[in-house]
Amino acid sequence: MSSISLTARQERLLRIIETSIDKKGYVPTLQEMAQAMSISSLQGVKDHLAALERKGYIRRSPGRRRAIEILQRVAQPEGNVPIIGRVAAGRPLLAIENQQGSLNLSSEFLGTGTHFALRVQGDSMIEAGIQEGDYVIVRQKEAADPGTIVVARLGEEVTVKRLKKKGKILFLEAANPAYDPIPLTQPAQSASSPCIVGIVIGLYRDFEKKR
Amino acid sequence: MSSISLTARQERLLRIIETSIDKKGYVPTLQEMAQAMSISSLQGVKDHLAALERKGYIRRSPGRRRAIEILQRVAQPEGNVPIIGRVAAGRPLLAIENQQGSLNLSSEFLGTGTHFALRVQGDSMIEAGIQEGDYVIVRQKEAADPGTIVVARLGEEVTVKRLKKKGKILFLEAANPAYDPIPLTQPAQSASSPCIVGIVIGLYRDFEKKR
DNA sequence: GGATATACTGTATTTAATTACAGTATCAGG
DNA sequence: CCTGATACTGTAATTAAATACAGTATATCC
Repeated sequence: MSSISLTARQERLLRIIETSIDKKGYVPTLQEMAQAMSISSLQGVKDHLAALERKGYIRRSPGRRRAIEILQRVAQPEGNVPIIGRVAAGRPLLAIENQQGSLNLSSEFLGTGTHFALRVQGDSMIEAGIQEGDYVIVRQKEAADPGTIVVARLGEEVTVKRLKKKGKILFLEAANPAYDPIPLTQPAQSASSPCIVGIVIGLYRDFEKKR
Repeated sequence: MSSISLTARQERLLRIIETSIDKKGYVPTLQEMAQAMSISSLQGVKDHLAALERKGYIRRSPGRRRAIEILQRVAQPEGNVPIIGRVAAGRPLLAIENQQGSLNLSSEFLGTGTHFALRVQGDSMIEAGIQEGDYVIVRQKEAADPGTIVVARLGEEVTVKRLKKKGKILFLEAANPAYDPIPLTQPAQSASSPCIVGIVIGLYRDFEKKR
């Protein structure tokens, strides 16, 4: 999944083209790209396009107007939710090395914010109707109301739990009573102490590929 | 959700434009459209485009090349699954009047075939992890293997049931034992007798908008 | 320190693609 | 039976937008 890296300017141009296609449905002209990049000469844009084509991100048809085909995106299109696997120690949650694929959902279901999906391991949330193998759709958030289903990071593990409040202390509780609740110290004492990374806003279950 | 109807030729042209945008990422030229429509003159295409713009399906920027913005689609884009509401008597399942909206999923999850989504009413499938308010993703099919979760049409009702076989007779069984199993006569005796319309391949639950 | 890639400015040229104009044929509605 | 909408043919004119050419400046690599 790795690819030839782009310079800052090249990446910016690719994002401009992607945005135009997503929002308007058609490719911008060199003039429009130059304006968006604050370049006064078209040759500057042409150079960047040549680099993007050489690096395999786009395909052009010489001479033809607005004939740019995007082969590889830099920005995720709207509604595209990355699936997070095991989280590498010390790395940010949404780092590329943690991603296992992506899931596409209507943005009407997602709302605003950064989202990701997580495959549920174990039956700790079975009482809440969340089964092993389900994908939970998570909105990134550091805080949540008691009672909501949250995703918490416990070292290298990322787990689905229900947030409970007993007195003044917050607990991460499994829906399955066989598991013990985990106390939450807020704000987090250290980088390795448990913390909330998001709230569960949706769930997807695949009845076919489940195993 | 209704809109001004298109003639056969106008609809065909709109589909051609939609396909080009989906597959290549850019709008076709009048020449390409003329070729795809088997029209030798560009004026024919221009007339159709003028009709599409007048009817509110597209927006053009006069003079500018390939500057066609699609405002309303005729073909559903890949991965777009219609949500079926109450089924009108005597009408086909996927008739527009039965649709309540749509849900977007990666085609990798859908596979081949015609799909639709259905909002689950009642708690008859609670034992199978399907709750009230969940959307089940269904692949259209008239037959299924015993044991699979299917969607069946019982008159004007469309319900989620598990298919069971006792001897030579197929039954539609609710996961909740409080409901009685429904015997299935195959092939169907009449238009109103119970029949399988599809198999459940996925499930989506919205934790936020649920009520 | 010469070679090579990035990142531009500025002007001139060319052409892909749209527009414009002048018709023809068919069909439905009033 | 006339009017308006649809559905085209065919050619000429126009222009939006890509190319082409000639430079400049900076940074990195061997």
